[in-house]
Amino acid sequence: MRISYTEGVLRVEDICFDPQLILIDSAQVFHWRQEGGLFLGVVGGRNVSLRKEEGGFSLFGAMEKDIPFWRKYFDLDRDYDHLAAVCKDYPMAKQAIEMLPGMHVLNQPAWETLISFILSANNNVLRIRGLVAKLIDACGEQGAFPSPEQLAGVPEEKLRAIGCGYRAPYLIDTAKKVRDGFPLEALREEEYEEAHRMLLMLPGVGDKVADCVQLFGLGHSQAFPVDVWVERLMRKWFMPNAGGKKEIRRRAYEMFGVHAGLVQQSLFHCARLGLISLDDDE
DNA sequence: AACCAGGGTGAGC
DNA sequence: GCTCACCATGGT
Repeated sequence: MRISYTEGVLRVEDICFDPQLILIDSAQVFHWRQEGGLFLGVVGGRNVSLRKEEGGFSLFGAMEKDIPFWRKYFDLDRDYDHLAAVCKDYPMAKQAIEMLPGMHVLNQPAWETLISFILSANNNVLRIRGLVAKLIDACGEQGAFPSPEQLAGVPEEKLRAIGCGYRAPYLIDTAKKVRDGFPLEALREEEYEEAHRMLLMLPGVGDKVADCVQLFGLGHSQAFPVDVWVERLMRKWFMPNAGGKKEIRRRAYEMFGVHAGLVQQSLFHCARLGLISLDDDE
């Protein structure tokens, strides 16, 4: 991997990185949009556009001082080739990894991840993307996520009007807790179990949402979110008589260790797209 | 017209 | 600790 920077353009070369898969299709982030072959995003207030190149990508509108930020955000320094070896004892997992070259797990701002995945509860990817767009449009500034202060001051009716439904009070109450000092960013330095326990104190955050925030927003690569797709897949391939989601989560960590979450992202995507059958009658 | 979607909450046990 | 009904919304 090589990084260079000239006049607002960050170029990343010699890397296996699939923007369509990572930013749009794999449902780990919901605010990137496509326009004329470009991917447009506002990340932590940084407005950029990304273009896929042969063997890498270019990021336009990036500031030089943000090079370390983008390096971390796109997870450029991780060796994703090593991930298949983590799965060597589980051929189906290894296969899922190898079916999706160019997958990365982003390191997003925790606040944006938290709000996005509170909205994701009992919802589908298309509608989550629409809700996030409307939330940014109605409550944020200049295409950026509304801050905790801003969101805490939004009337519940306004959020219901854009389609948030029963999640509206969750968003507002969580925003108030973060505004009033909940140490969200500090959880980045906390251990997985303790951070998980802390996140559960926020309204609208249960085990699954907490794991998503930890994996996508706090750099906790061991977090293994168990949604309906991952549950089906784990039962079908690895643990047909598992009890509940809690057991699946625990045993996934025993299987894949500290990189469990990275494996999960490829498992999830393969299952959701039907790249490997999950049917019972075989 | 039921069923589904990157589930969470509160009540009852 | 566990299960269960209920929760908005839009698509199939």
